[in-house]
This record gives sequence, C-alpha cells and structure tokens, in this order.
Amino acid sequence: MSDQVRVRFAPSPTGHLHIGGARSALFNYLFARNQNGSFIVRIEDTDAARNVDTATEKLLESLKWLGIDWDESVDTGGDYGPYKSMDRLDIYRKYVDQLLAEGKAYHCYMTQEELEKEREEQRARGETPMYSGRDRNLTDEQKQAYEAEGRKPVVRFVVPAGEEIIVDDEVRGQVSFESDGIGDFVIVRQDGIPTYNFAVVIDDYLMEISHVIRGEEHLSNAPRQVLLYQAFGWKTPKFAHASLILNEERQKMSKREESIIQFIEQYRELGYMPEAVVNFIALLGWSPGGEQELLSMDELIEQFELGRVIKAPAVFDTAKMAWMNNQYMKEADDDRVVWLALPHLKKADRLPEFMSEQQKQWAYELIVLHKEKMTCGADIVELTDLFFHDEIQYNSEAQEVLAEEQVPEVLQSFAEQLRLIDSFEADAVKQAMKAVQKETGYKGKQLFMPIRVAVSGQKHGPDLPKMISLLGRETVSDRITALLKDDDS
RNA sequence: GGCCCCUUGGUCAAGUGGUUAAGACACCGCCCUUUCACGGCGGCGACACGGGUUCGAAUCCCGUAGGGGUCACCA
Repeated sequence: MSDQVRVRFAPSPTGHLHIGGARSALFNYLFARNQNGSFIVRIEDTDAARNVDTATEKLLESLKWLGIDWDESVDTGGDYGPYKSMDRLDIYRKYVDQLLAEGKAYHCYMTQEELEKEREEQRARGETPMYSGRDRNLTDEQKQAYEAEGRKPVVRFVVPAGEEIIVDDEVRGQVSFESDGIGDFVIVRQDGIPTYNFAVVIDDYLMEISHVIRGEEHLSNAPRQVLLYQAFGWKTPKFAHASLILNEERQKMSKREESIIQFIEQYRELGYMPEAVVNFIALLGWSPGGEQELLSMDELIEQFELGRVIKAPAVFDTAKMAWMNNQYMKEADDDRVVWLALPHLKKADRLPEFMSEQQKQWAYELIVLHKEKMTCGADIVELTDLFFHDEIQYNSEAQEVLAEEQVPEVLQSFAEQLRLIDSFEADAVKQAMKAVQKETGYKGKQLFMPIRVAVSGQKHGPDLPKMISLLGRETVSDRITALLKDDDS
C-alpha cells in the first residue's frame, strides 16, 4: 500500500445533491487536489428500496456544475472498480464468508416484530435499545428449525465485549467508544445485500482510501467500521468528521426546509454562479489562514488543510450567501450575466422564446442595467417588474413626491422635450432633462425625483436616463400623460 | 434516555497561556452618488456558567447548563 492520498465521496443515489453532501464532496476534492491525490466518487446503492433511477446521473451533473471533477467513478472507470456497490456483490460475499467461517459473524433469524418487541422491553426497563445477541450461538438444529419455518436470516457481526474503540479523527482527535454500547449489527440483509456499514469498509479498504472525510452524522458509525477493520486485520484509514451545517433553528437541515435553498440543482436552476456557491460552502466549517474571503477554486485547493476544519457546527447564513453571490455577479462578464438571467425573463413570460435582434439587444441592456443588484439570474424578474406592466402603482412615498408643487410643470416640460428628441437613447434623454432644467429652473432632486417617480412609481431604481431609454418612448409618455390628466381632474 | 460531538458578537469565524479578543455578513451613522445600490470611513456587538491549575487563562483540567448528532435489515 502506498501512502498516496486517495479520498472518496460516497453518496447514495436517493435524490439530488444536498448542500451538506456538496460540502463533503468539496472537502474531499480540495484535499485530494491539494495533496496531489485521487478523488473518487463511489455510489453506495445498497439500499435498493431507496434508490432513485436518475439520481446518480444528477449527482454527477451537480458535482460537475460546481466545478468538481473526479479521477475514478462509475462513468470514468478506474483501476479499483466497480464503483457502485450493487456491482460489487460478489466481492462482499467473499468477505462475509470469511467472517462467518472465523466465527466473527453469524446468522440471525429474528423477525422485525421480534426485534421491535425486544427493543420495547429494553426501553421499558430503561435500557438502551440494542440487539441482545439472542441468535449468536444457535445450534444447527435451531437453525434448521427456523429455516423450516421459512425464515431467512441476516448476518450479524460479533461485537467483542468490553473493548474500547478509538476513532482517530483528524479534526476531533481521538474519540473513544465502548464496544459494550454497540449491539451486534447487521452486515448482510435478509435479501443478501450487505448494509452500508459493511460495504464502505470493504470498499474503502480495497480502493485503498487513505482518508475518510465526511459529515459528523457518520461519527457514531465509525466505531462499527473500526471493528470491522480490526476483524479483518486491516489498517484503518484516517478519519475526518466535519461538523454539520445547520439551519437557522440550529437543526440539521431537513429535506423540506423552505428558508434555505438546499439542493445544488436548485442553485443552478435559479441562475446562481457555481464559483460563488463553492466559495460559500467551503467557508462553512473551514477557514483559510488569511483574511481573504473571496476565493477561487484554485485558491481553495492551494489553501485547504484538514487541520483547519472547525469542530463546531455552522449555521447556514442566507444573507451572507446572497452577499457572496452578488460579489461574483458584479464581477462577471455581461454576457454571462445575461445568459444566467435571460431564461428567467422568458420563463416568467416577460419575453418571448424567440426574440428579434432588437429585442435581444433591449433585453441585454435591461439585464446589464440591473446586474449589480442581482444575487442570481432569477432575481431579474422582480427587479425589472416595472418594465413589463402598463399600469404602475405609486406607493405613499411616491405620492408624496408627486404632490410637490413643481411636479406638473416639470412633467409637462419633460413630456414636451421628449417629443423634440429624435433618438431615445440614454444620452438623448439626458439632454431632454437638461432642457427641462433650463426651461423650468428646477434642478437636482426637484427635477429628477418627479421624473423618476412618474415613470417608475418608485423613488429608487437604476440609472434614470438609461431606465427611461429602456422603458421606451411610448410607455414613458403614457405614464406621464396619465399623471398629468389625473392631476387636472 | 444511553453513547458521541460541540459552545468566541445575531451569523460565519481568527485565535493553540501574556492580544486594546482580528476579519467578513447583517445592523446603525457619515461620506460619495441628481435616487437606490456599489465603494470609502466609523460605530454597535462576543470568549455559556462555576470551580480549579498557573505569576497570568478565550486558550489546560473538572463539573454544570445549553445545542447538535446517533442509537435501523438508511446512508
């Protein structure tokens, strides 16, 4: 065995890539690249009932989108395959047989009902529910009797009594467990398929995984796995359990959490920038030595250290996430921002699927005008709402402005000046405003606010001449006319 | 409940026996800007608590409290 760094991300194909899973994958990836090691994506699909058809494909797609690539997996192959548990059944069988032969594992015939009853009784007595070991020493006759009943056994691992199990963890130090607190656990189900706890050990060993980097929810599985390594006489890999990512309620995120966007695919659909998402989740539970917060993938790779992974759980802060995404958005090329945002305008029926050159140009300018306010492409719909409605609402703040005495005069003059200009480009609009200033004598806020509010209904918004230009001659004129008429009556 | 992990401002976090306890987000104020945002400057705000050890503890030890994870024929 070499001392090459080999790490893996081993998800089960049960759904979309989750924030937590993405972070585990990312930490593994960063560590592998930092150490010039290999990064493996292995699919743990031993629970047939929970597997989802297209999940593996989607998982890999999400990883790719994030900018994470791998050296060995189901699609790329590799020297340590197959990379999917269900394709490794023959391999597991050999090791199960070995344990059985050595008396380190045994068949257990208890039914779910019997087990549940046992647990109930233990709870009633105030004990920790744990498998009693009832079938540990069955005679051949007893086994035959059970078989005759039509019962199919599971295989359980013999947990040695009175042992201290040390999990050597790169982020937590040495964590010790009592073997007495662990019941003989199932390593092969009734259907003959091994459980995760067994499969990972075999897989990690055979694939020469050097470091097991994963979430803290696996920490209590670690002693079981260590026991298996010991039973086979294998050296354990190094463990590193990163703490969990929590929601605002300080709980492990649940699938249907609404306050946090939890799946990588959703970020993609909403037009987020993957660099920003990666940057943000990298900083959840890990921090670089310096003070730089905006880091590219290359910088993350260069600076990543397992030793700097933090032990305390991290709360997912959506506000900071938004800030970070906006930072990247502002720096991005206009073309890219348009590419991220445009589909959302179409989806919201603000723009047709097929656009003329003129429409394209208009949409381009519209999006770029709002670029600095976006955290993701989908934001464009709300930001540009007033460009797509004939009627606009004037809130109380806006009405206060419109109630000022100079307003009719300014708007009247502005409407006239707009009629006089040939072009409706921002520059021309600006000239028209200058002319209004000359004609009416009003300037500054007295001049610009009425116009801004009149055309947009709001006191705040993007650059005024540009906005007016994009709104178009007709809309602007209609809105001003409507106001002036209203004022007369 | 048993076992395990964790505990620096609202949040992310630096900090490994001697610091005025960094920085970022959020919030507040000022400046910039014909608005908002951006940007700049400044401010508010923390070592959960109690015992030790030590000349000296955010840092080491022990308790307490609180939070989290896990106790499956799920991963």
